[in-house]
Amino acid sequence: MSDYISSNTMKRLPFYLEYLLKIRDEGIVNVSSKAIAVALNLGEVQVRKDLASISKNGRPKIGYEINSLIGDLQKFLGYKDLTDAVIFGAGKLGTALLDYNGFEECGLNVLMAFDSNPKKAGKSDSGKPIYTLDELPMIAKSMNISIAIIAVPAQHAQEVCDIIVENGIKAILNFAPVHLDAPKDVIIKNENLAYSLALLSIELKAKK
Amino acid sequence: MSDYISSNTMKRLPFYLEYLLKIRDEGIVNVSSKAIAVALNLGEVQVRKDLASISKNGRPKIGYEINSLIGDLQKFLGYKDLTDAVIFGAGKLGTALLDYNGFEECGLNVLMAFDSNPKKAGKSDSGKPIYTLDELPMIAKSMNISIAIIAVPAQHAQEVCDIIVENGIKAILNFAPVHLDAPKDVIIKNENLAYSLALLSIELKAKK
DNA sequence: TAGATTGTTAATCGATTAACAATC
DNA sequence: TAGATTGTTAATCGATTAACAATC
Repeated sequence: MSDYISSNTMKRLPFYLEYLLKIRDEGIVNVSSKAIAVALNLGEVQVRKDLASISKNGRPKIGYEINSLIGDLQKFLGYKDLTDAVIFGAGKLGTALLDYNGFEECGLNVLMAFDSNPKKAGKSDSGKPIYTLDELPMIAKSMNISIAIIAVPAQHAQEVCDIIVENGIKAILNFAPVHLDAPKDVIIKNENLAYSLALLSIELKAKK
Repeated sequence: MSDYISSNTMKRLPFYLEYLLKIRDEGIVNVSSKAIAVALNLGEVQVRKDLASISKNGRPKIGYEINSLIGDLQKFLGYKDLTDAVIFGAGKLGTALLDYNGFEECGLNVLMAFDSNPKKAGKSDSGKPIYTLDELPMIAKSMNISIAIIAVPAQHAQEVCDIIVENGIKAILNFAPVHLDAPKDVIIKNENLAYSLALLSIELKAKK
């Protein structure tokens, strides 16, 4: 159980968790690194190293006790104490994200959306509130928003980013296909739908 | 100009392109690796290495001629000959993707969506067709679909994946939060919205 | 020419994989 | 005990960074 965990390892952890939850449903109690490796198409040493970094319940000959391992993963991934996030932009993508129900099981609480257009204000299909952008400062002050999700058109993204930063939010997931400038202490992750797809397209071409 | 390009480099190329397009609009004709590095928060040697892998128009003292560099990037990224993609699942996320207009400038042509529910069949807001899943075999035969995008609920994703594979599509972008099994010659990219966000949340916690 | 900037070779860094001792 | 499986140390691999010669 070492102290530093690489971001590559962190990216794999949710997949281990998902797989373990699946096989637990099938009544399996213990699992070996080899079985996990085969199922997820990884190296078995890699699996052991990854798991060793967050858990110490692997036992020679027996493998890992699934329940404990799931507990360790959930604990490390913080899937219990919810983190609050809000969405900027209540267009199609924004509302799709607002009503997407896969976030909560990952410890994320998507609370509300903001849109500059007052006509969008109100409630989403699932009943979550949509506010106008003007209302952000007030709301940001009264609650602890950890993460902002940008789902506005590219041409407004930087502007919205500036507003987010001004309101003290330190982590941004950006769906707009532009590079955002922000102070260094703000973490920005770009989640460009088109680029992921383009990358897949390039790989496909390279394979031929 | 070497032959092998790492996937890390490939992920950065679209950002160079985007930045170059932006500054070309501002009337800039030449740009140095240093300027690009500062703007995109990368190392300048890394920028030079990345660019050298797809272009040979950098010149000492002068830098890169923006127009040629943009051309080289677009050519390499294949942003000219469009790749055809289709979406599975015409729910919120599926229709948001169907009507998302950022794909085309990345060389991607999102043509249509499929949904198992016949009530969803018809046209999207932007006028793209939505078919029932039954119609896939016929359509897949008559045209060359390169990429499938899975935007169905998690519990149906594997089932849809199997259908996609059966119909000869070799690249899948998966938005469902489950691991998919497919033959080795099928490229699968997982684009789990919740995980990206969860990862950001973990980083944020780690920083404190 | 001198200074700036490229492209490339070598050094460093980090992540993955292989080998193997520990142990159930 | 013998076999299986873990965790860890060492070796390999690949990507980033530093150093520097080439050159405009």
